[in-house]
Amino acid sequence: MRELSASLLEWYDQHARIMPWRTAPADRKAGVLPDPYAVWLSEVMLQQTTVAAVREYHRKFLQLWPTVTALAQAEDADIMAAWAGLGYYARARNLLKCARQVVADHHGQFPDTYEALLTLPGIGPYTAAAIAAIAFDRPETVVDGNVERVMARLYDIHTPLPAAKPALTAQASALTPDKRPGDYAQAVMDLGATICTPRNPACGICPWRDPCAARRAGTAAELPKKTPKKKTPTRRGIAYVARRADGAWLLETRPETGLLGGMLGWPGTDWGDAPTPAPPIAADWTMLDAEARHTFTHFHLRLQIMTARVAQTCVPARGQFIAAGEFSPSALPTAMRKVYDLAAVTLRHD
DNA sequence: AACCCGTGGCA
DNA sequence: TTGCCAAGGGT
Repeated sequence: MRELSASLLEWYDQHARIMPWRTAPADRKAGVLPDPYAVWLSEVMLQQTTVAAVREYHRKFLQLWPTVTALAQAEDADIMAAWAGLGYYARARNLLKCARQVVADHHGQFPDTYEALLTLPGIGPYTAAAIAAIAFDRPETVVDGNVERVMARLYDIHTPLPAAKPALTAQASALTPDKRPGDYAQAVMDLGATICTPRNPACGICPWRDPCAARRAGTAAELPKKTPKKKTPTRRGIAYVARRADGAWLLETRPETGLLGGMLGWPGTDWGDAPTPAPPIAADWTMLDAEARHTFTHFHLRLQIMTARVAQTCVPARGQFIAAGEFSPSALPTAMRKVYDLAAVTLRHD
């Protein structure tokens, strides 16, 4: 066990990827640990999200809100707008809750134990272990998709996920060293991200190629096994884009919970098999030829788009008008942004 | 436990 | 086009 973690740490010393929220192995050895706030922010953003997608958002958030105290004082709408496009918007809502709880209950300092971190909103088993290990060098075991894949291959475990999760977690835990646990956590994930990849694993240059049971058995590329998923259905809906004579747009803030919760969007119908028209304001609506297509985690969406120019005095049944100068399309989640891109062409305002 | 929750890149 | 995949959490 000790030799396995030691050999991986040696590999990591040479191959650690550079990320803004990460402290290099050499600096960590000198006792330098990263800012827990920056680590927390990165780990929440990285939940089910690629490093490439996270970089720019992390930079922007640190610039706008340099500390957890600053973030806790932000307006909800500003956080949601800054998060727009990154997806899984419950993360942004929980981000704010968590920041405010850290300020209220922990004097603005992140707790430094797995158990205490786990009590915070948006911090589950993975993220609590990651922050404890990476920001505080505690010997906690991170188990993400990378670690599951690496363990399944290292021990040639054929039980399909998610049933295999406890066994994979147990193996990962047994390998976690007391020394440099933060580097080790990042090392296993880097190994999974760069060498022990889902497709075409680079077993030939893997630091664990000799002890790897799946490589010996020739099964590496087919692991981990996963239980098959249902295929995604298609739902349809109608989105209404109204523009007032002064250029203002009719938008609404979606309910706090559920799909795109708390985000800005166009008023519209429910999304289902056959939507019933539900215009948010009386107007002469025009149907666009093009429809907006978007795929969410568990369904495809096809949105028919209705546009209208409305009089200055019109009072909407739903939503509220937002002045042209105060509306930024970048504050929209992607599905709504696609609607905007198609509708805006026909609703220019001079 | 099973389901819900975004997005973009890739083969 | 389709399905898979990415440093998961909440309910």
